[in-house]
Amino acid sequence: MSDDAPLSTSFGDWQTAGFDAGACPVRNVLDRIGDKWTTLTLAALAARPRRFSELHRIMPDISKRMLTQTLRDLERDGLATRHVFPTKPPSVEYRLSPLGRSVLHPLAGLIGWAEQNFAAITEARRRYDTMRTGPPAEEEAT
Amino acid sequence: MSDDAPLSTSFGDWQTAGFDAGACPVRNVLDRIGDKWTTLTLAALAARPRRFSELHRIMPDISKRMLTQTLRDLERDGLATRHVFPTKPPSVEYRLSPLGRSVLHPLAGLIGWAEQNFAAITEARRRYDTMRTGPPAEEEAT
DNA sequence: CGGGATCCAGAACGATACTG
DNA sequence: CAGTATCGTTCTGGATCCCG
Repeated sequence: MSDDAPLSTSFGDWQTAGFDAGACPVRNVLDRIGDKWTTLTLAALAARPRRFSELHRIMPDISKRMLTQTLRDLERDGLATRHVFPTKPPSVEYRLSPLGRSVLHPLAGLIGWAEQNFAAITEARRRYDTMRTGPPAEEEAT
Repeated sequence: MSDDAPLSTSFGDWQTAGFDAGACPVRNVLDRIGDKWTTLTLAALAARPRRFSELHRIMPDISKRMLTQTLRDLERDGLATRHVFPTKPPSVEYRLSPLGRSVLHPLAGLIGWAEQNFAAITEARRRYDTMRTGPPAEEEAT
């Protein structure tokens, strides 16, 4: 079983071909996924549609500004839809679009990896930091 | 399409349970994946080990400062290893660790999704912007 | 309640200069 | 070649006020 070179999709081409950050699908998506609240918001919307204040209750440490912005970005990218109910105090509901729902799966892969390997990362991080602080003249050779 | 709830790993718990950003594996990993150069660097290291200047040649628009920092972070998290060859002009080689290689697979899932759905995202984005700014004149599009 | 507008602190990043 | 140190800029995100 050879190593399947998972990045041998066309993503591998950016290094050989030209590479425009603006036109790069990966960067475009990763910039969104990577920002502070998108993934959490996606997760919050995964179970069921949520109202604005409901989302805010779920993620207490997000500001209204950022929640709005995150939702707008999701909407703009077609990952979520916004539904306004003209009740007396207006209520707005957000729900994932099929496209938004489809991203949950690959995202779950990464999340699963994160959870499975977080201990290893933490340990590596601790060791690295210890090495920097602890033994002075530590050298490696191969 | 048993696409039920892919985020129903323990990640779903953060919303019900307490949630400490520092201790959250997902946020920890996503913060790294999401930053500007980590994913590209991982991809560049995927095929084979690379030297510092080789990486810089592959990613011309990264500054030495950021390349160094990105590599240090990868090393710190145990995703990559650094090997110094005491040649006359010192040469340093970076290669993925098994842990680093293991992240390529879930990452490829996300990358694949990005590539498959980028057209839809771009279209949704264009439609949203058109609706919002309404009028004709749209300046340049990268 | 939902969300736009403004201001501001801090983090991220790039450019440059210097070192071994 | 492979970095480190410093500076300045840009970008992000939180706080606050306001409005429908």
